[in-house]
Amino acid sequence: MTLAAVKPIYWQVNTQVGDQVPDTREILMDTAERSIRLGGYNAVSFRELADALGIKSASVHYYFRKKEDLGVALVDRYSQRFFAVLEKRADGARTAEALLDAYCQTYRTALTSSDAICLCGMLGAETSGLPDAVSSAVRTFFRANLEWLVDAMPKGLDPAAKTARASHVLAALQGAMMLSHNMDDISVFDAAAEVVKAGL
Amino acid sequence: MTLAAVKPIYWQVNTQVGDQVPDTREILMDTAERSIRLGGYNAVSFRELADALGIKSASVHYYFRKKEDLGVALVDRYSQRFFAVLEKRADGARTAEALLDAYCQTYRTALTSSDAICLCGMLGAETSGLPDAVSSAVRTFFRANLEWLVDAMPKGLDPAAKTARASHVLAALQGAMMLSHNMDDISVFDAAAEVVKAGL
DNA sequence: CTTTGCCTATCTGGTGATAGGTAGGTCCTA
DNA sequence: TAGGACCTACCTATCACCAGATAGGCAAAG
Repeated sequence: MTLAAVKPIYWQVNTQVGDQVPDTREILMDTAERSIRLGGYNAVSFRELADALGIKSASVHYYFRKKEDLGVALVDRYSQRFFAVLEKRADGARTAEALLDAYCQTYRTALTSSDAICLCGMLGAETSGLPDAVSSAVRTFFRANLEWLVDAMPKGLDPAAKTARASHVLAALQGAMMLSHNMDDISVFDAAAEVVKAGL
Repeated sequence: MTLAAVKPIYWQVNTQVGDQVPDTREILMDTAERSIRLGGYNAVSFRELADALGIKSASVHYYFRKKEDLGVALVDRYSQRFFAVLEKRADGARTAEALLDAYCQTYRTALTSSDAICLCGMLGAETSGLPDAVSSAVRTFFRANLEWLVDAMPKGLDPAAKTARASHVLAALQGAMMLSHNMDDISVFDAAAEVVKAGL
């Protein structure tokens, strides 16, 4: 019946740290994230996802009832992981310079470790063509980025300057990922990041 | 026969200024450009394009034999227009500040006049999922941007600094378009652009 | 005895692409 | 000035897939 369909499956996000289960759901998400980060939202299909795992597309629908649900789950997981890595890297950083450096490094790692741009950078570009739930999850990620950056700004600055600089940093790094990915040249990212950091 | 297929149709790009013919091909390109800039490469289909013009999808294939051809034509036209506008706007600008301002303004207009991000920003993000011809056309556009920016840098800077700053400016503006489009807030773009300009 | 994690089978509709046709126009030659 | 050759700008019809999604089943585990 529809009762089974209504009840959300797997709705508890695995926040537990000691979690070792690389279950089907997780592998599906890994595969989907990679595809989206390389080719965009429409580059993932339930069919291909299923093929990659050796299961059937209907089984993917078991884990994510609609594609939209997959998209939102992906952004949420990405955001969680991003800030977890960022906090670890920024841990102990006391100066604004050190915090900004940690931030840039986090983005750089995201770019180099998977040879693909930021999940939210990709989805952000595609905003108008996405289900609302997905694009607003992306917006939430960006807002969190801006808040983090504002807090990381030098104490002396007035709020307006902090906000402006935060927008600039995020924009520059997102753009740098895209650029350096398209041009297949990491030095483009590094150059942009250096200028960003030099700007205090 | 295949003879007719081999002969390229409409291969002369209309570079003439006094050209008033808003022919089918041009309208097709306008429609396709808008769709791509909003939803990405996969957001345009020959079917929808045809419907928008009241013709059949097969007729779209008459103008663009493959989708890839349409993509390349779009990027070429976009690049031509972008630099035409940029040159006009930068005409008479003598200082590096004025040139950079003209550059930022050109991007801002691209964003606001169509309420969509840069065609090449979108396609650049999707690079890995595009036909090679399309992504390399995009790369050419970016390279031309960087060259223009390097030339626009203050005379005093050494070449390496010019290159780095050029990458930064392009990255920041591209990222700012994406960000401000996703967050539906033009002030994000303006803030980023201000910081870019303030950085000399 | 229910839940979990998959399966088969199927539906509806969209995709790029091709083959082949046609009405109307231009242009060259006799 | 008439005929034929060729071009333009579409058309119809069809192909071979691929998309997301759903219904219903079934074996194993709790």
